[in-house]
Amino acid sequence: MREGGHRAGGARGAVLSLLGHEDCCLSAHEISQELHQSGSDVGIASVYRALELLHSMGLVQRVEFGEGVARFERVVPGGEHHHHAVCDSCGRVTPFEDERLETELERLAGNLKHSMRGHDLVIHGECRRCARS
Amino acid sequence: MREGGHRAGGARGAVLSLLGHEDCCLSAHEISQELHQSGSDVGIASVYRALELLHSMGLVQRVEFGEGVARFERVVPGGEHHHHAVCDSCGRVTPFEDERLETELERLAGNLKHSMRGHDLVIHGECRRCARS
DNA sequence: GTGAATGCAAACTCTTTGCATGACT
DNA sequence: AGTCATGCAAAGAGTTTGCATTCAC
Repeated sequence: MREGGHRAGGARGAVLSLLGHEDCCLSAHEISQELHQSGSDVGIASVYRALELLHSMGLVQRVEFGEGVARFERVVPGGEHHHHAVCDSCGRVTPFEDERLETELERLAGNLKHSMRGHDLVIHGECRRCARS
Repeated sequence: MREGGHRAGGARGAVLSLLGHEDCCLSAHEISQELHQSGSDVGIASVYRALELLHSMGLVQRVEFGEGVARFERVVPGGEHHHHAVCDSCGRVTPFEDERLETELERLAGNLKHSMRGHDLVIHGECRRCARS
């Protein structure tokens, strides 16, 4: 999983390790915060730099949901995908998977005047918790 | 189409009119620029304020593609949808429609623990122009 | 020992807000 | 005339960059 011609300094390794254990997307700020809680005092700049590197290596994808913050999550090499439902009331992001949707997306990729290196479906609405109130 | 308890000042009207004629998403900066070219000198703050209002009225949706800028496009009441393919090389955004995808999304909405007020599929890859080079 | 990675702080960009002016009803 | 929208400039938030120091190899 590791190096493609790069060194594995503390910050880089910490970010990679954290994202590897995390299933859904995190913002840079959340990543920095979690690392501090784990005892790794990683500067926010290094978080961004590590994310940029991992992104350019195709190990991390960047997603945004219209809140003005970028979120990052690991890309699973096997091709397993999930998508994101965003609650417009509380901001909570819920990941979900759907087999048939993936099949449909593969078909779509063939018809498109565009190569498809990645994709993300963003659903806006209200989560169950907020819908009840 | 217009007022729901709001006045129609110059800036507000200009933004609404522009987005009404535009098929795909524009950034706030692009909107401001186009308005200046049409002779409407609208401040960027008013563009944002108009967009926020239109968004809260459900006439405009906000999308982001991971470039750090928000883009806005009109919501067509009838339910016609399109999605977005983003070229990671040149940044160009290409809209596309797909009937079967929409059907699949409707099915998906029923299975989800989330209400679905809107959705957007973002495809990342390379556009034809960039793929050739 | 050397060159790359890190952390801090400053710079930058996009977006939002405060306030006085101007416009719509 | 009164109220709300507008524009400018300043403030805020998130992200990126410059530079000296530290660390991995």
